[in-house]
Amino acid sequence: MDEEKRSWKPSEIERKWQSYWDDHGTNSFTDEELRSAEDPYYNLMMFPYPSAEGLHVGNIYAFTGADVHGRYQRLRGRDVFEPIGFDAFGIHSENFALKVGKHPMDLIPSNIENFTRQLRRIGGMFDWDHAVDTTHPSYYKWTQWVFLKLFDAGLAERKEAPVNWCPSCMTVLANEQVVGGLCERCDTPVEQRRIAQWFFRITDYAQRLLDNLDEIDWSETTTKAQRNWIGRSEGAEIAFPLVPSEKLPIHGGESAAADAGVPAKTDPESVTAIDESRMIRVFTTRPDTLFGATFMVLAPEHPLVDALTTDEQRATVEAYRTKAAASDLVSRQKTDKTKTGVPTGGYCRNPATGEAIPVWIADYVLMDYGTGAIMAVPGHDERDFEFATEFGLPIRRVIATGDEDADTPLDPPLEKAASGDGTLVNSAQFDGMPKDEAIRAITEWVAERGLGELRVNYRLHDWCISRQRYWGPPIPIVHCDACGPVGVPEDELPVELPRVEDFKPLDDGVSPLARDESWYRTSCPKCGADARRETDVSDTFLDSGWYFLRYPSARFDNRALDAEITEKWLPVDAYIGGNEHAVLHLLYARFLTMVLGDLGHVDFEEPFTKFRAHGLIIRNGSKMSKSRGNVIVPDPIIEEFGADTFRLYLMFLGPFDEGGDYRDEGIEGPRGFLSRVWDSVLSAEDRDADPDVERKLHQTIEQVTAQLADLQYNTSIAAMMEYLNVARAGGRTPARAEVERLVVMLAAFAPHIAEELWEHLGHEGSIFDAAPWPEFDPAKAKEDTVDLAVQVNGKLRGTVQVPAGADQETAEQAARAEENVARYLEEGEIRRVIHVPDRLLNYVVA
RNA sequence: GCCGGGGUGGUGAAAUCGGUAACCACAGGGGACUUAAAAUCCCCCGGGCGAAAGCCCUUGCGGGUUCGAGUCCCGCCCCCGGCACCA
Repeated sequence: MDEEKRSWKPSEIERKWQSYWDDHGTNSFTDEELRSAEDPYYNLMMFPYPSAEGLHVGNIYAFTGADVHGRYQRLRGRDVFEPIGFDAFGIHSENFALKVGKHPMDLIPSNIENFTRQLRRIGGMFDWDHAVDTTHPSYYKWTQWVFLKLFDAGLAERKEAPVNWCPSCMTVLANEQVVGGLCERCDTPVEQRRIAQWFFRITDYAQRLLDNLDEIDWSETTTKAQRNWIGRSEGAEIAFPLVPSEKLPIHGGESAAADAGVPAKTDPESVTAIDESRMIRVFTTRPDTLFGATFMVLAPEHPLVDALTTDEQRATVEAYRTKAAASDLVSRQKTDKTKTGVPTGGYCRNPATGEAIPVWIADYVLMDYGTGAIMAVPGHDERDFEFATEFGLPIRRVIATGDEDADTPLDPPLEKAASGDGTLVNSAQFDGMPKDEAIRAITEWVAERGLGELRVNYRLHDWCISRQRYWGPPIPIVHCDACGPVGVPEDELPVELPRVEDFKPLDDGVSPLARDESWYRTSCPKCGADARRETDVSDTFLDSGWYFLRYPSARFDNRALDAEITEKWLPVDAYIGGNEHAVLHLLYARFLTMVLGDLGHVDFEEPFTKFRAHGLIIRNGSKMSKSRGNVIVPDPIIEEFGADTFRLYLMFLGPFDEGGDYRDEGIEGPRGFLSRVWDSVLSAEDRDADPDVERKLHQTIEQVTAQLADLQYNTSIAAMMEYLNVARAGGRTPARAEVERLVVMLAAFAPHIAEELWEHLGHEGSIFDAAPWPEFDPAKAKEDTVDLAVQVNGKLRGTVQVPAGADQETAEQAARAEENVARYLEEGEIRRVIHVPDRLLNYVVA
């Protein structure tokens, strides 16, 4: 009897069941099991970066939410594969290693060991036999293989691109490391440098990446973020021929032009395509405003700037370009600063008006979007308007709305309406045409002369994967003077990252690997001549862009992906993770999968059938972070309360997709609940279930089953608590039949206590293998009577108990008998009665 | 500025095909058990008026639709996250 009444000791049973799972292979698959699984369900969560600090509550929240989903699917009978791994390469690890004066090769293994310990302790259903570590040669061998597949397919190319450079730290910085134009570590103004880098041509896939978003079952917030990031916009590319003169005055003007012997205006139809180098191409979403383009603006880096610049302007232009180049990307792109720019002295001809219009350069035009040049339409674009006002350039109205006409002035400040819809004015034969029609018509009109075409543009940029850093997989390329860049043959992979003691980045922008001559000297795989290895390493996002493909094949070292197993287990059934990766990781993963699909290595193009974004844990009003000092270290909490309680608490905080507010005292609720579950099961009596409790049980089964499937964890926990309150109401001791199914439902959240109680109830084996998911019986859940709300003129005047499904007559009879209702009914004549069966009865009295 | 997500008791939050606002829990108050404490159990707990029955008010603000609005529509305000001179 004493044994029956023993108390709940979380740490004891958690240790017991974690060992049981390991010893029995409960959570891991053998190769044979992977091949023979009948009902595969691939449950994925975002693998962590193994920091020195260990797992934080944010990680545990995410993993627990994903694990609850996996365990639920397992309880429903699926064969659930739930792998985990470590994303251990990258600048973060490298910087930390530099800071503490250690080598990442020494640091990472102990971090991984610590993470592994923590992950086991929270009771995740992880398949440790298929864990991956991106820094292990057995993994990055295949990361390099992925690079080579793209290289061979012509989707990896080397080209020059600007990067952020901190002259104090002597290193390249990621955009995220530049804060307000300053280096996040030393507050030094960041410069731009141009360095040759490897790019993946993700822009070739922009349209497919966009289109497929309609087909996949993802959190709306995530697909929206991807749509924005891809940034498709429709418009036209229009060419403006250069005016072959260096003598036109800086701001144009007919008389000056005439003096120089160059027509300031010609018949528009005579403006036609001449050779490429003598035209400026622009991208615009508003070709309908072409008649209003009164000047051109090029990005300072635009290749035609030299050719356009007149001798008089050369010094000014050079000074401006130098200044623009020295400024960092972030502060240059600030929207709130006053516009700057200088005229090149050159002119080009507006193909609609035939006018010669001046060409300026300004840093508000970005080289890496569109063509790096714009036609400025100050009358209908706020930025161009600001620029024209600043420099006294002409402004012309070409769109009129409402009661405006061609002569309605466009006075500063420009109203927002000017960039909206309307009909054309001051646009010759197109006057009176609505905007949308004019977009086509004007584009066609200039297209006839070879000066334009409808075009789609994307904000998405090619993916720069080069890092002039140490801690990453070497890019598997050999540079040969004769053959150019040559891929390392597959049988020579991996190109191992050598142990370099001095891996600190230097001011020359040359990668640390370039200091190890014995490493980079090699021979060309093609011609055998002396050659040099690529010394850049690849971006961490390449490591994480394909890890989910590797997991099921992780145990094979002679192939990246086992065809049979990949076909069986992929694509991933459910991916749960943070929305901070909505665009980078999740977009890259889709891109790489699409490419590998096209190349025949996988037979699908979307990696994640379903993706759900979880929310963030908030504490004291803000996101948990070290700098805010509001971080919760999980280990002491697990120590004190146990993993089950901690898991249950995290899932109970708030809606999983919204996150929640972490309060230290809040854990008492779930702790007490589990403790009552324990007591209830240990003292449960062997008798039939009470019909009222049984009814509540089936209502709970219905709710929990539906809500668990939809990741509505907080409300399904509330439902189970409510049920237990009913089962224990008035201090009654529940029957065994009343608590057994509760234990199964609870198992997804609190696996250890559920295993222990399941065993206590006399069952053999893991609850996750042995227990059937409770079956919902609608007949048993049905209520005999319902409380019907009775309103008079929409105000609640009483509730009456009626049989479930009672008709209006029955309901009214009960309602009128209610004294308070009757009183209000006497106040006037009943005009109308609204009866919503089983919900309410509303009398409209006047 | 643009794109998301929010705004409900002292607190975390429930309830959105329009139908009893505040389930579940935390904190707080009271009580039982105890020599005492812890643990556990029971009761109360949006605001106001009232002895009670009951009445009035209440879901960021202002309008509207409706028998009926936290939920739908129009116009605003505020908070959080992301993007930001993208032509």
